[in-house]
Amino acid sequence: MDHKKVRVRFAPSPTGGLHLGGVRTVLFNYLFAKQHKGDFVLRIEDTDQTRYVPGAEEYISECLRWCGLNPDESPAVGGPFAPYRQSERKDSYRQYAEQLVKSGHAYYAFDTPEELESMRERLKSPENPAPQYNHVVREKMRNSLTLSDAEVQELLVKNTPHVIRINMPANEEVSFTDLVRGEVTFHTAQVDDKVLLKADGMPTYHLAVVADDYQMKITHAFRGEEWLPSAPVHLLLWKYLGWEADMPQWAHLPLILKPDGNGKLSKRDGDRLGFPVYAMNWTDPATKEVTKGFRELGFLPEAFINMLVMLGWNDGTEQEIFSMEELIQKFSIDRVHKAGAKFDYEKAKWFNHQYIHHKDNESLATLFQPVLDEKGVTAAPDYVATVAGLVKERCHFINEIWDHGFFFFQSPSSYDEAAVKPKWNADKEAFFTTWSAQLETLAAAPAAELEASFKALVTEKNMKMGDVQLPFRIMLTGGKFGPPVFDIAVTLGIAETRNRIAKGLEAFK
RNA sequence: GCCGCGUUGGUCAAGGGGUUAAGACGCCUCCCUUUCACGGAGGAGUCACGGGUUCGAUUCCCGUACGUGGUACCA
Repeated sequence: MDHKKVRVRFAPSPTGGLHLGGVRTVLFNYLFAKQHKGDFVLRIEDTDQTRYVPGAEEYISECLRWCGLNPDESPAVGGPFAPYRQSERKDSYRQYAEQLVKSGHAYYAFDTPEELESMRERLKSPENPAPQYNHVVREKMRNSLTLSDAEVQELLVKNTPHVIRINMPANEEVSFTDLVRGEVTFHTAQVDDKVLLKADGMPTYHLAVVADDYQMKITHAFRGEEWLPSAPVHLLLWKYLGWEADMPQWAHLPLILKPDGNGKLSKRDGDRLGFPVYAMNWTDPATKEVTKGFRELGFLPEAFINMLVMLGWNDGTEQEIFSMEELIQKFSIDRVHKAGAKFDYEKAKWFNHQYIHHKDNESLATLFQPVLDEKGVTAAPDYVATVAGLVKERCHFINEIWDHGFFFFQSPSSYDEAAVKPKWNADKEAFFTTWSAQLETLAAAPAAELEASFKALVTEKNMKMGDVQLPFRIMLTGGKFGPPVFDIAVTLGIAETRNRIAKGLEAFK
């Protein structure tokens, strides 16, 4: 693109759990940065002191760590442009706001919240349900444009609470080229005089994002589409501050929408429809309410990432499964879809299934261990790995290894009797008695050999495989489920298999 | 209301003036398997609408509709 080193940032405000849309924004930032051998910075936008939620920042960092999207610079790891928390950069913003006032691109506004409210109340009408503080309204408000210099000076000297607002031109066109949307145009008459510096001295997002992106030498700014309407404010700020040449290229990413109804996907939808929205469990520090996350529900981070990247991007081929390395190599911002995507939990589950299916048994065993601990089950790691290998192709979640393989850890406590008893008879009972005895001599035999012996015995007894294979399975597992029955027997071991046959024989009488 | 952005099967989507309009998820059928799953083979299902431009529009243009975002001293 140009000679400057690529630098991107993710700038969340620490107000709660990290939404899947947020993670996708991080992902696109990260992929772009890594592809261009650039830097990915995490900046905390904590300028709204009233919305600050303790623990949220640490939570965000942990989410990024889990996803493998670690920032090169952040509040936690530091970096050449520290501090990375806007609250700690507070002092740097006022000068820019004042600079804008001096150049006539901003002004002091002394209107109290009550005055603003009454203005909106007064101007509200069916045609204009949300009156703006804009180029016409400002003429009737209390600000440095309507007050005399003397009055303004006096108010300032008295430390009268005030904000600094941008002075939007009455009638100009602001255009820019968005990396995903192409040319986008706005008319300044439609945008209001946004507050730049709040009465408490903190900047709003609008001032802060521009000042920090400039100071941190950000070259590409990716953010959600919800920011598009305020882009003209940012564009003008870059221009008015005299930094136009350094302005990053913008890319407004499509939104992730509710699967059913209308609107942006929110935490509430997850609760309502029964799927996670946050990357990890989030505990609201005030209410102690826990919102489930993808991680705790048994998603693999690589599956979560893969699922997210496909929501709005594809490489133009039929490939759907990508490793992080491939994504870094293949990601391209101009292949990002423009329209919002409805979140499909079924597809998300499919991705996880794919990843579990192809993951090595030892890793699965490690991931599954916490579930075992919770169940109070103790088992050797290599045994757990064998079990995982046997059942993984039917699991959508890590915890389902239990659902599909619990009988490897505990003898069945009940049997699917309806599937056995009606057709149970003395011949079958005799078969299993003989089979159990034969098993003793097959202690180290592989599954295929067990199966061969089993078949031989079936033939010898003039029976059919169908007569005894299912009963055998049910003796071992309790029901009509699980991997191939001889694999189960081998994994369980001959001694345990014989125990279960004996137990089954009792139960089926 | 106003402004911006968008619109290919139920969902994710490829494609982009002439195609039998890919593929994936989900759904259905069959095969494999005397469990379930995996795997395999099929199937149903789509270019929002109306005008242009054009020999020809799903594709380009304009409207309309619909969706979505914004319209805060929140980000």
